[in-house]
Order: sequence, then structure tokens, then C-alpha cells
Amino acid sequence: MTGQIVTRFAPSPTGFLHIGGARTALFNWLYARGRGGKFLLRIEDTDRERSTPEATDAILRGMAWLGLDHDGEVISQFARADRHAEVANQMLAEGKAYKCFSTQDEIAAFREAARAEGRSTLFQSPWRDADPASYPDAPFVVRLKTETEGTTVIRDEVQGEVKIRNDQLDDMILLRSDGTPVYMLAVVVDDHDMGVTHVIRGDDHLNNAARQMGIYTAMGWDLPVYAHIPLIHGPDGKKLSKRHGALGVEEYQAMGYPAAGMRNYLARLGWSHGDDEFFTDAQAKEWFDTSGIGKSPARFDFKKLENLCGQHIAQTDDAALLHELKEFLKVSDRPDLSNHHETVMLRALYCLKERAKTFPELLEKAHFILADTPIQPDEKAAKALDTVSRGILSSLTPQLQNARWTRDELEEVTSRFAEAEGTKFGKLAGPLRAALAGRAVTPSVFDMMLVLGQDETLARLAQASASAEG
RNA sequence: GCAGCGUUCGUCUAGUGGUCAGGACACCGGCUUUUCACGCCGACGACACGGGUUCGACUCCCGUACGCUGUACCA
Repeated sequence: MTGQIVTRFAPSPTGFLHIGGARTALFNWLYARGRGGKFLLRIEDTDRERSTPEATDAILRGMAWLGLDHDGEVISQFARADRHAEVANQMLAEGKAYKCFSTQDEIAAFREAARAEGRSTLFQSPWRDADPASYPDAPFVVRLKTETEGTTVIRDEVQGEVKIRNDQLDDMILLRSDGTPVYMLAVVVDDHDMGVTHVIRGDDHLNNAARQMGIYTAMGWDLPVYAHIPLIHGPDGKKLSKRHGALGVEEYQAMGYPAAGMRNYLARLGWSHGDDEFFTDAQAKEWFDTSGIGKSPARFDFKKLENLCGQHIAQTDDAALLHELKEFLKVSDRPDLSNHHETVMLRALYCLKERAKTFPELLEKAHFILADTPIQPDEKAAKALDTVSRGILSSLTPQLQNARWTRDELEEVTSRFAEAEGTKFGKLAGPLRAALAGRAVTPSVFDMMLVLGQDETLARLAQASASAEG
């Protein structure tokens, strides 16, 4: 026992990495990484019907995108079935569990009768204290002999002390009639064997915790520290589902949200550190603690996500941003950047990144370097390029020809020109924008000139002022 | 049905037995400005409801309403 913190994320591979699952993973990751601990990944694939390798891949991709690196190998729960059965059999041998021969029909009949009489529908097996001599030669399940009296107290870092009367707990099945272990057993055995010290998971498992504790005590194992976190709801407060839009984290990647912004947003959803809203990974690791986790469910808010993403994009250094942009291009099925475009993009990022909240927005602002030449103005830009404007542009061109290509000088030349024309720079900006980018919404005209360079700028001005009437 | 959990501005949240109940996002208005974005200033805006405990409750207790979760030989 080294005292090292060990957390884990244990999704079932039945689909993509759900947004709620991603947050659970993030919390576990933050908790471990901030304390020099280990963060383990286990795939709960004991449901053979629903588990697919594709889903496992999707989960791994989602984690990779979010930068949630795990320690050690990915554990397959299914592969450990023998070990789970071994533990069940040990409990059987020690009288902590028993064989139950009740058929599913019998159980259903029991429940129906119980409901009719208004009694608890929790199944009470007649085999619990049966004499082994009376055992029939028939299939059986192995059930845990749960305490029938008293209460189980879950000491939870988030929920506090949660008390559940033991008469609310049935004798849960450990081994199915085909001998395969059930999830409840597998989780406990795996967490114990993997040395998990802190179980941070959705509060849909809170009730399960009480039953799982029965296995810990039956085996005489130390309990992990529990932290059951509230689920994430949709913007309408209802359970998050498909109609709320994107559920899988990969969809968020494809929509162009940067991973750092996503991490920041997800961390802040249901957890807080005073009034801090925008923070780095390093700060999150340092600050994250279960004491900052709230007890009520949070709703997903795209606006806030976007806001945070904008701040992260603006703060990311150019090389890293370019790298992430290229990844985005790939996953969103957009064409990759040519070498030339990549070079120019890197040069332009300084003026692009402070105006974009997502990668599609950034690309939109980068239209002036990505568009084919000659520039084809869109409708609004075309309006800015009327006869008068083109005349102005052609008289401005010679001035720029002789200018040194620095921001100060460009500003000076254009403002002097505007003054000589008896107008304001504002009147020049529209036509310039249209000529250089073919759009009405762009970065600053000076930034564009600087990024494009003198030759390209002059070429575009010439094209625009010479373009045919109408 | 039974059990568990929850409820502070529209949203995320801070917060204390005595606060002008704070911040952020969104929204609205204004400033700045070459468009967009940023930035700045301002406005709007909340303790679910009802009892109790207390000199005093958003804060503690009980109940109600609403919501969520569980109640499987699913995970």
C-alpha cells in the first residue's frame, strides 16, 4: 500500500463517449492527475449483446481528443470473468452467498403477488437458508446473502451520509444461471483488484453503492472513497437525450470546439472553485476536489461552452492551434490545408484567433487567405465595390506601391489618402475589405494586408478596381 | 408504489443564522471601433412553496410540489 490515489473511468462500450461520461472521466482524471495518482480505464463489456469493439474505439478516440490519458493497459471486464466467478464461489463457500433455484417465472409471480398485496416487490428467495440436501438438479443463480436488518450507510464525498435500510436491498445476483458474473460483482472485484481508491461516478449508481458495499464487507475488503456526482441534463432540465442535440463528444469535436474549452466547460459544470470560470488544465488539476462538486444536476449550455472556447482559442499558441485546426479539418471531412495555406495560416493566426469561438468561425474569418484568386466577392462585398469605390481603390493603389509594409506606415498612408479625398478611413474600409477578402466580415484590413504581403495585396486591389462593371 | 437524491437570477454557480444575496454566460442599452470579434460601462434578473426552531433564516428541522435516479439472470 503506497497510499497513492487511484481513480478509474469505467464506461460500457455500447455507443459513443457520452457527454456525461466524458465529464465523469474528466473528474477522475483531474482528481488523480492533481495528486500524482493513477487514472485507469476499464471497459465494462460484460454485456455481450450490446458491447461492440467499434464503441470501444469511439470511447478511446473521445478520450484521446479530450486529452484524458490513462495509465496502464485498458482493462476488459469481460476478460476477467473467471476471476469474478472465483470471488463469487469463495463467498458461496464461506456462506456469504447461496444458490437460488427459483425460476424467472416464480420470481415474476412473487412480484405480482407482492404488488397486489402492497408489499415490497423485492424478491425474497426461499433458498436463502435452504438445506443443501434439498437442492434440486436444476440451474441456479448465486445470490449474495444481504443483511436484512439495520441500515447501510454510504459515506459519500458529494452526497454526504446516505442511509438506506437493508430491507430495501434484495439478495442480488452475483452469478447468472449460466455461470457468468453480473456487473455489480464485476465492478467491485475489478475496483478492488485494480487498487482503486476513489470511485467518482454518476449518481445513478448511488443506490448501487449500497449493494456493492455488501460484497466488500462479505470479502473483508476496504471500501473505496465514493463520490457520486449529479447527472447532466439537457437545456430543458430533462434527462439529456438525442433531441437535445449532440450527445457524443466526437460530435463536439466535429462542430469545431477546441478540446481545452470543452475540458474547461465540462469541469465547471457541476463543480466550482469560487468564482473562477476560465482556467487552464494546470489550474484545474490543482484546484479540483470533490468538495467543490455540487449536489444538483446541471444543464448543458452551448452559449457558455462557446464563450469559454473562444477564450481558449485566443489563448492557445499558434503552432498548437494550427495543429488542432488540422485535426478538426480531418474529423469534419473538410479538405486539408495545402502547404502554402498552412504557412499563411500560421502567419495569420494572431489576428484570427481572437475573433473566433469555434474552428468553423476561425475558418470563416480566414476566408481571405483560403479563397481562390481572383477573389469572387459575395453579395455584400459586391455592393461595396461600386464604380466610385473602385475608382478610389485605384487611386489608393499607387500610394501603397511606395509604402513600406509595416502596420504604422499602412495606417498612415491610408489615413492620409482618406484625408486628401475628403473622407474618413471608414469609407475606405468596406471597399478594401471587399477587394482583399470578397467578404464584408473579415479581420482588420491592415492585418489582412500584412498577412497577404505587398504583392498579393496590390494584385487583389488591381483585380477589384479593374473588374467589369455590374 | 417503495427507496434515495435534488431545488439560489433564463443558464452555470458563490455564499453566510444578521450580506445591498456576489460572479460568469445569455439577453437588453450604451461607449470604443474599419466590419466581425474583443474590451469597457450600465440595465434586467434568484434563495420552489408551506409550516416550525430562533431576537432574526436563503442558511437548521418537518411537510408539500416538481424533477432526477434506482427498484433486472442491463450496465
